[in-house]
Amino acid sequence: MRKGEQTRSAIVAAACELAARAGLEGLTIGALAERMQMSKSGVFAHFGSREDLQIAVLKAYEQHFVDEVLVPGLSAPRGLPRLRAIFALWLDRTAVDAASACIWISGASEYDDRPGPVREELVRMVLSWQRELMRAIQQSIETGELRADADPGDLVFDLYGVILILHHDARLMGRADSVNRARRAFDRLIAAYLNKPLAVTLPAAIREVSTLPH
Amino acid sequence: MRKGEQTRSAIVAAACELAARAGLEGLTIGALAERMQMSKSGVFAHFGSREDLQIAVLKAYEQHFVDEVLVPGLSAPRGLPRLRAIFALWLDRTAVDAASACIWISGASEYDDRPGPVREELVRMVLSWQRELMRAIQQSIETGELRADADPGDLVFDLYGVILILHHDARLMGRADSVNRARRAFDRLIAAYLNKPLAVTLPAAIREVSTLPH
DNA sequence: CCGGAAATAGTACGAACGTTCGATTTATTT
DNA sequence: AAATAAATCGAACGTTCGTACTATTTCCGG
Repeated sequence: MRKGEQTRSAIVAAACELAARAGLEGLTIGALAERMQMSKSGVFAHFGSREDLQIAVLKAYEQHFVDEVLVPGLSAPRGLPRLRAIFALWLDRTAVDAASACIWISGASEYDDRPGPVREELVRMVLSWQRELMRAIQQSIETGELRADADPGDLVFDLYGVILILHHDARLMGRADSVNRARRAFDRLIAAYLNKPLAVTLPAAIREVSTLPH
Repeated sequence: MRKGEQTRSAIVAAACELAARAGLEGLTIGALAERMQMSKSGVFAHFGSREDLQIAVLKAYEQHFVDEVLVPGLSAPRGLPRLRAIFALWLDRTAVDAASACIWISGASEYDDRPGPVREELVRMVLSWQRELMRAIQQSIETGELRADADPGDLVFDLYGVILILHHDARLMGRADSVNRARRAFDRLIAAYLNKPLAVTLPAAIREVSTLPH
């Protein structure tokens, strides 16, 4: 009974790589079998259906994502440092290895008009990740680093947008400089949400007003 | 010879609707024929290949996009008002009719790993659109409304990101409130790039410093 | 209204798709 | 080592895909 689980996870790993290039809808049992040097039916037997295979791939992807982004990010001190760490890790994962796509992002377009278990699983994962982001933002508000009147949902929206356009520009448009644009975009966003004491954040204003005749 | 062109454009129109739901890769000649109540070969004869059909759909989409977003936006006075108008139209088109996807966005995921004529056409269109955005931004800098040291490429990046996450959240996540988030995101972005005279934008700072003993 | 040209239909092909099923090989247990 | 269970294979099924080719219908100018 052990050999089966072992090959199954090897198949899922290979399927993840294929899906990263062709999308979850482009993932095909025949191609997967060829890559595994197995028969189609041999591969198929590990899953009840293609849908189950796609869901298995999604779950494996979520596991990797949590291990590489969320968990290491949580080791940063709660508040803004943690939010910065999480985003930096997310950004690296999205851009550094721009050779393979994020199946959450490609899946968003593939399944936004196709109801079913795969879409439900995908939505569940994105929701779960956005909740984690929201939590880190709320903690940054509680520490006083971000403005108290900031809408955490808005910031989640903004941050996710940066990742999407980074993915878009780096992969479709082939722009290598997109990572730096994304970093600057993040800094601008945080600056806009920052809870700034005036004297610290507006030195120019202070200086200018100070030079007024008095 | 007139009947042919007429049917051809009717086919392309129907193909646009199909592609908006299933993606350019999901667009199939069989389904298109059924929708047109024609034979597969009758539909096929109007295009040399499926790729030509996909490119025809892309071109029709670009035409609509230009007619509904760029052209009416250009009637607003150049500078920030025009940029605002263009983005508002873009946003409406993306969200109001959230029942159908933007094939530039879905195509980005479908073709970012698939070289060929379709991808090239798609990239050309996105580039062309981003150049139009860039121009509107540069004009807003020239009028003095946006900061002179602002990077237009960064703002194009940011704006495109807002549209992508709006498309994502409205369609995959089914969030109707995303339009308002997108509007607020745009306002925050513009505020960050705005060329603000201090006395106008920082009344609190002025007031606070003014009360200092002097 | 008729004749050539254009448009559409019909049919077929080979390939790939997901899936089923029985046979066969491999792994694990007794 | 024998017996049982698990894992994999091979072949086939019914669809659908894009495309090619040949008929047939429909259009349109003389």
